[in-house]
Amino acid sequence: MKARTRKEEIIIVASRLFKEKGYNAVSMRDIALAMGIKAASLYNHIQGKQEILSTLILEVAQEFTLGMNTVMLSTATPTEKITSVIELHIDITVNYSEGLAALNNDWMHLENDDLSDFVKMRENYEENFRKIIKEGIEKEEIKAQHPEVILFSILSTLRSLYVWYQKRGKLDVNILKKDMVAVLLNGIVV
Amino acid sequence: MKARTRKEEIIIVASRLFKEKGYNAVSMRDIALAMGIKAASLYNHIQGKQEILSTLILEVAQEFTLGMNTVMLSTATPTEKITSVIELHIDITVNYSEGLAALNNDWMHLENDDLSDFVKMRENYEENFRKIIKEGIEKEEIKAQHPEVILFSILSTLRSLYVWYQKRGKLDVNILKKDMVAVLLNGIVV
DNA sequence: GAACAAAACTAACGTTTGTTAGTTAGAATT
DNA sequence: AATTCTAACTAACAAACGTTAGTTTTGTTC
Repeated sequence: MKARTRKEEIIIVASRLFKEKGYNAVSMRDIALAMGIKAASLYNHIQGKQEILSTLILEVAQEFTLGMNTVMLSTATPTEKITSVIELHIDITVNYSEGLAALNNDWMHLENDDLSDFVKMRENYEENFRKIIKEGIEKEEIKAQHPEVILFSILSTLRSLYVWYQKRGKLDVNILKKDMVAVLLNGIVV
Repeated sequence: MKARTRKEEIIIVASRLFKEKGYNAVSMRDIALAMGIKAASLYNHIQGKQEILSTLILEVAQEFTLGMNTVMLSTATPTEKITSVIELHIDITVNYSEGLAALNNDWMHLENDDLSDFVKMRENYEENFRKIIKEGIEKEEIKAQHPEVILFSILSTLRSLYVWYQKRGKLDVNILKKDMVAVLLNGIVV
């Protein structure tokens, strides 16, 4: 994500700080300092601290919703759909790594409609994923294990990816996709 | 974890609040209110807010270190060792769910020696896990995939378990262990 | 060069924060 | 009965918080 306006610059700088210390541990003065200006000057561009958080999170959340809807509308097999979802997560991780951190760690600090909208989107996303897995079990593509364990296992790996992706110096996205799909679908034992 | 002293009561109440809102979003007055006393009264039992956090986190961290050391000293095969580590995580999740939340989300708010001790323990833990996986690949028990992808995949699933465990009303621990091991080792496709 | 808008500034506001000091009520110990 | 201990209290602190108001600087357009 590149900054096209001053407002976007602020959001990008803030997201970097949020990622390191969390929303509540970052003050408006911290953000201003990182921008090289005074805290009051931020208010020429944004309405408040909350706006930074909600802009950041809801942008990424919509990206997920959009991607999942596309997958659900396709005629692919359940296994192919799961593969698509894994790839979707990796693409978003690469492009919105800071926003993802806020989404994962600070969503509970959203307020009012932003909070309830987010929670709804999240529940909807999980419900769609659950449908894919259950369909896979019915069609005997997926092992008849507890679907919740499968859902949770894949989803929590994908959600943590942002932490790990740039710690291990930016590997090739296509190789990462291939490896992740292999590990998550086929396991690790020979 | 049961409260045996007033200090432990405070730590338990605080950990519950930390889990919901994060360390920085919980004030000493919040903790005091949840205890039914005034904020200043907390200081008869604890040294400060930091002490709550470090007690909470380092207790759990030591539990992990201890468990991992036991696994490393055993003569089990790599696959068996991975199974033991998975079971270790599940046991700790069940017994220290609130502390785990703080460990996962608020470790960066530790200070001084507590912070560096924690980071060292964490690195050490990951390094041991990495050794097990590499040994498994050498002995051809584990697929010769990127070991980092395998490590990350399993570890992030296990680390997120605390979020999910009590949302899905407390299932039987032994069944959970069996299912998790199956999914993480053998994958999900038929 | 006057007029304008954008984006910075200084100064201050009312709250909330973690914490300290000193005090008090009740229970346990001598 | 006197003393000590435990655990609560009130009051207050300096610092940090998000935010507002009003002003000055900077760069662009007539």
